[in-house]
Amino acid sequence: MLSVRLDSPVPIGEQILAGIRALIALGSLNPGDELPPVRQLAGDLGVNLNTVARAYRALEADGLVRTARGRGTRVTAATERPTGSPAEVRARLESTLTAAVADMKLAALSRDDATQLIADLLNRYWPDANQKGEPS
Amino acid sequence: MLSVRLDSPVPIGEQILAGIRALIALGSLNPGDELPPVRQLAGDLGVNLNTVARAYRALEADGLVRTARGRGTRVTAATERPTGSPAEVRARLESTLTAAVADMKLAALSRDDATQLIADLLNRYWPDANQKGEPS
DNA sequence: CCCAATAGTATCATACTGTGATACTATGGC
DNA sequence: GCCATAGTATCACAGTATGATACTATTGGG
Repeated sequence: MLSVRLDSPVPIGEQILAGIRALIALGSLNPGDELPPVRQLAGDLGVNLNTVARAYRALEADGLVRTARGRGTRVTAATERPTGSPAEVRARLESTLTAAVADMKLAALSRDDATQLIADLLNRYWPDANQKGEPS
Repeated sequence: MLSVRLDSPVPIGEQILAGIRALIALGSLNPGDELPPVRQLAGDLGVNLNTVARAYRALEADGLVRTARGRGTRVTAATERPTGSPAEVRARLESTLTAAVADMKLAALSRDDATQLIADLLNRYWPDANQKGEPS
């Protein structure tokens, strides 16, 4: 439920960070849940404990977890996570999503395929009462 | 029509690469168009010419441009761009889009806002006869 | 109350990557 | 043939990511 590719061009630490971010955002890790101790996760992934520790600190800087020496690291409640200003949030999202759209076009998807792919992902990870999709 | 942030944590070269990729994918640069000479673009952006040259080579490795010493670099026809195997394309897209969905959830968007934002982007960058949106 | 176990932190070393300075080679027009 | 143009190669350097190791804080059992 979290893996890293040591040979990837994207740094291991960032993979860990992004992976845990996604686990929290998409609901595999819930508020109050405890993250594995840095040594354990580091051992499981085959990386240095500092690499994991740094990822935890980045998550804490984002307000996604709260960490305390000797007691571990746990996921914060969604309500206590600061979000940036709406303008900068929107700007960041736009550039991320624009890149995603570019990727889809370069992958030679049809627009319908793209729409479908997105709809599937939203249904899978962001279930909504008004939608008929079932979360995995 | 292409800018870089020198102080960004994402490397300048990657910004250039991603920027040009997007310009090509989204139609601001069309097949046959010539990219600016490395020295010119480097000067405009205030970076070293090698940084631009490396981005150009990465684009060429992706098949998005063709480059020739002394003659410049131009955008290839879409038909001569290799796409990876459907499986790996889909895998790459899924991970990109999943991260984007995670970002949107963390930004505390409502699902409706997210859907709308995506629809807007698709209409803007991927006009389609069956859609009523107008490209910018 | 102390000690051991647990869990995150600090410091330092090192390899790698990104960027830049500079010199080189290929192409095309006059 | 020469010159301007345009990409390439080589080397140096700085910053970043990762790792080795030692340290500090918290908790619970005896």
